[in-house]
Amino acid sequence: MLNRVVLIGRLTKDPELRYTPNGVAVASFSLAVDRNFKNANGEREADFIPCVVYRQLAELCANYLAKGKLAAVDGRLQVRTYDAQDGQRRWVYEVVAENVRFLSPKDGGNSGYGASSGASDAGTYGHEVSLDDDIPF
Amino acid sequence: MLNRVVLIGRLTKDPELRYTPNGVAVASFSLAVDRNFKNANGEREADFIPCVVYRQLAELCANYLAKGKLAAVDGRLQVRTYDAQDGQRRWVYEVVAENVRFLSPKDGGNSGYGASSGASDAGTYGHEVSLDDDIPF
Amino acid sequence: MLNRVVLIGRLTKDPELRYTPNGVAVASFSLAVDRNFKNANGEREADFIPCVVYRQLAELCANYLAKGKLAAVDGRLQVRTYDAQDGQRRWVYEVVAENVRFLSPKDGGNSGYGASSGASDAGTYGHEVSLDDDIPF
Amino acid sequence: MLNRVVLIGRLTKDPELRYTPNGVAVASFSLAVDRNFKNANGEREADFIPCVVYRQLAELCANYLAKGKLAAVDGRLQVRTYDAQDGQRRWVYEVVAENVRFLSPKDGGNSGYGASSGASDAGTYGHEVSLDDDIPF
DNA sequence: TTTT
DNA sequence: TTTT
Repeated sequence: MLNRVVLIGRLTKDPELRYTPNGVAVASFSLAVDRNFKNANGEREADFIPCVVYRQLAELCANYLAKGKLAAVDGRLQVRTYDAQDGQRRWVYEVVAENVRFLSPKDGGNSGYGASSGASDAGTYGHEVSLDDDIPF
Repeated sequence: MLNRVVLIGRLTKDPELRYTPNGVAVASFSLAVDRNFKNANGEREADFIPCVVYRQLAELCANYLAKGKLAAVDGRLQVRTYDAQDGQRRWVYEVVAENVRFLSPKDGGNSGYGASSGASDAGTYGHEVSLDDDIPF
Repeated sequence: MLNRVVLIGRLTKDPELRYTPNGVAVASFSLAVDRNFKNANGEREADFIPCVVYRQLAELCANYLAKGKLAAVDGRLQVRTYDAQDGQRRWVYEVVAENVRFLSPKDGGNSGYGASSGASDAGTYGHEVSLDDDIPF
Repeated sequence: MLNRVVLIGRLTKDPELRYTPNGVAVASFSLAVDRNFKNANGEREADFIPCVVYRQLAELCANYLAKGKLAAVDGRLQVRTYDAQDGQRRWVYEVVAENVRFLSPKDGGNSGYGASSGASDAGTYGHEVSLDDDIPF
């Protein structure tokens, strides 16, 4: 009926890009989403949530996202079923992203040398990367 | 960082109510959430999503919800980990509900005999059942 | 960047259906969304939130929704600006619905005579009314 | 019944911090949320959405947020009414934030001199700033 | 191991 | 200018 998920977290690894037999791009990645509360030991844990993206947005994610980058995902929670090698039925839960926002600076500073940031590059993170929707009416 | 889920669906079974060793009420149920699109065979499938509720809201759910009832859940997606009997690590995904709305008429008509509904009982569904929040400021 | 709104409430009036000069259907209605908390007088107030829907979904809303019906809206919050007759600039806030779920029984029982409900008509509310999305990949 | 809003955008000005007569902190700011689509002129417009935050989170916002900073807000859409000086009734729409995430680097680079960023300061943006929730059960 |  |  209604199924809406919004997450903000960091990629635990670089995204993986594959293609279906029909040539549809599929990117998958896992987001570490810090919890709002601490556990009994006073530590803040995270939920690790698998995400999947299709088509052009998949290719954008493969280009713009990488391990450690911050991203927002807006989508739906989907459950797939499969029969494991031990004969048991298992379930795969994943968020099918309809929109993804790239919240880390583009250069990421991972290069280590001279990546600088400042007011002037305000536009290099938080930039628009989802596909344009159709004109709304 | 941010983790928000909103679902509307039907209970696949009556909710189960348990208590933690400290006496905290815990209700769990699975929601069948119809997908917005049809599969290759033209059928509309559903995602079956486990939900869990704590404390007083758990007891309200145990009282008001039942198999087949329509409910809305507002919460967060949480992942728990455990080591299965076969030595494998498994993950449990569930939506921790912070608010639940009961969207089916109270009497449900499931009794089968004479439960009638009409304008007069419009107030018996869609009623407020979540706990009052604190005064907002 | 990201703009997501989910509401459940009741229509304060029948929806209004208009058409743009290009023939695009536009339905508008206001949702009374009860608050989760009570005011200083112990009363539960509601927020009255204008919603607008376009195209085929507009026509479905005009057919299925009516004053007092319960509905869920999933969309985005949009702000329009206009210059009032007094020379002041004003703002219009409205939720542009991308999906709408009809949560009241179809017959509504408002006819008063003979509208009965029971297990057999469980399917007459909570039914799917949004447009099918494209096949997801 | 259910009222949930999630936004990501940039502050149009520094937040304003006030206190109610009872000493409750109230921060308000406006978020520019870029739309996903372009207008008829090929330009991407934004929705300017007023937000309000209470209590300790208000003080955190006043400390961490500033004009141009990127933030995520999770809350509800609220409507207040007032009678204007011209005798007309007006409505104020605002998002009451329950959680706010600060998505810009702490130093922001606004100082202009030498604020550098890189992998090493990955933790200086996207950090947790909302209040800890209660222990979840 | 599922709802309608 | 409002729903139940």
